[in-house]
Amino acid sequence: MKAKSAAAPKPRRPAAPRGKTAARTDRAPVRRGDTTRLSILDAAERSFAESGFDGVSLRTITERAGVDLALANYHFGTKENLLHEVIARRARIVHDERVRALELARLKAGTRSPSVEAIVIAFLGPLLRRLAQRDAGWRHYGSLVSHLDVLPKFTAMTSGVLDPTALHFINALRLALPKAPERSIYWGYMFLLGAMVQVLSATGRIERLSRGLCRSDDVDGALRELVPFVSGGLRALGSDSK
Amino acid sequence: MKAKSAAAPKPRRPAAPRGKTAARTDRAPVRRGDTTRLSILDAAERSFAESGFDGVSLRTITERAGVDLALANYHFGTKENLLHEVIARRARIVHDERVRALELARLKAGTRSPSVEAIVIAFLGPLLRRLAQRDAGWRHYGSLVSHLDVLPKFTAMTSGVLDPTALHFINALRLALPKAPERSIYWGYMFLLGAMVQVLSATGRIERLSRGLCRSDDVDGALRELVPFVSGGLRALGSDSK
DNA sequence: GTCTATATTTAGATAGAC
DNA sequence: GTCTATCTAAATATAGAC
Repeated sequence: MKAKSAAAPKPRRPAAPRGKTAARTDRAPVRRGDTTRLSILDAAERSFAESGFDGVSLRTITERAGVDLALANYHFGTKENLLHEVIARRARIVHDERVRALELARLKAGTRSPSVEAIVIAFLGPLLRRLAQRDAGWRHYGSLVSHLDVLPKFTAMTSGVLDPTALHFINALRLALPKAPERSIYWGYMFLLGAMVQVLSATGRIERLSRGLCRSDDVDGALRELVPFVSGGLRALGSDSK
Repeated sequence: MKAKSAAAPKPRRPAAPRGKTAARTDRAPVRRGDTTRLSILDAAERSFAESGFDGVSLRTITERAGVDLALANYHFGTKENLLHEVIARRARIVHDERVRALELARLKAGTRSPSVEAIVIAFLGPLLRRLAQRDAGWRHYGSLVSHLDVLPKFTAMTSGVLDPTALHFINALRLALPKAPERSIYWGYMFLLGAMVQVLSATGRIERLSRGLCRSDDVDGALRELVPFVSGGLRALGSDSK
């Protein structure tokens, strides 16, 4: 739990030494250690998602990856850095696609602002569509994000990757809800995150409560409820009803 | 991380030996070990909230409590049981008050169903009002709940304490939103939880995003946004717009 | 890049004196 | 009910042979 007070744990290998001699035309380089790196990343993603960062050991992770324990240190340096790389590889993809989707919604709307629904869909779609396809890696990533979302020591760590996305959408919401106070927009974005996180975390609670009527892994079904809920909620912030 | 494979760790002291000879008229018994118990509970609450269950050691907890390490085992048996008791003592209070508040809303509404707002306030009020008063213990409890809310291994553990509350409110929402499909009600309840959790977790993200305009610790302000957001969201589930 | 072996620290849990 | 002292297992991290 407590950080080593000794010298900073410096990975022997620089952060991004891959693809150096790979001025190759296409396809993956797939050199010796790349499959190892990937195995560790995947196993870590799954393990962190299931048990939280502090709930799994590097031993468990490397065992699941089918590689030697020492390779975790060789490829990633510290456990914290491993977590960081697990998050970053998919966060980049989601961020880019969200921003693209928002840009597309803007183009479609012409001179007006995109609707609240369009903005919400641009935000939720890129991540939730991937979960809906039952890709195991993306589902683990979703659980992991939900876990990191609520602990201060991790939100601080991941803010660099996640906050830029936020500001794009907060701006868009501002334009779509001209009557909503500035404060309401920020809180509304947080509530949007919170509602989404309930889908990402997939804890199995909803099947317990509904006795099987709803299912945590039915992301399509959840998305059909999530979009109107969040859109209606955001609109309520912008109205004068309260 | 992994459970001891040996014999189950049985606390030497039975679960609820307190207040036995305390056929006293009023006030707290405050016998020798009770202040120790309380110190440990408080320190554990705070520590679990800050770093998660697996992110703190019993040593840290007992040091913060100002008591000897061995007393954690004596009073609570295992670390898991300590967590359970930390949750249970406040969850009971919140549950009772929520159910009372809902009953009161029913009485006020007469033959009709209480409004969605009234139901939402009956749910959010009992917990968030306590946080709004800046009681440190309740704030830690809030953070902790948000942490437990997203990890399957903990939701299963706490479902016994938290699910009964849920069913009361899901029933109330069913009556308040007669046009909403059954599925929507369950998901709506989950989204309600999710939005609330964003307030409970108090990660500091909203001050980063809003550059200080909104504050994580301004629970009153958050509640003023949360109620219309959630109510509007739930109503949108019950309308035919989507 | 990978493995064996191990250093070092820290964890949860207890035995037994007081 | 509390403390000292410790057991045992498990953690992260690394050195060095291959």
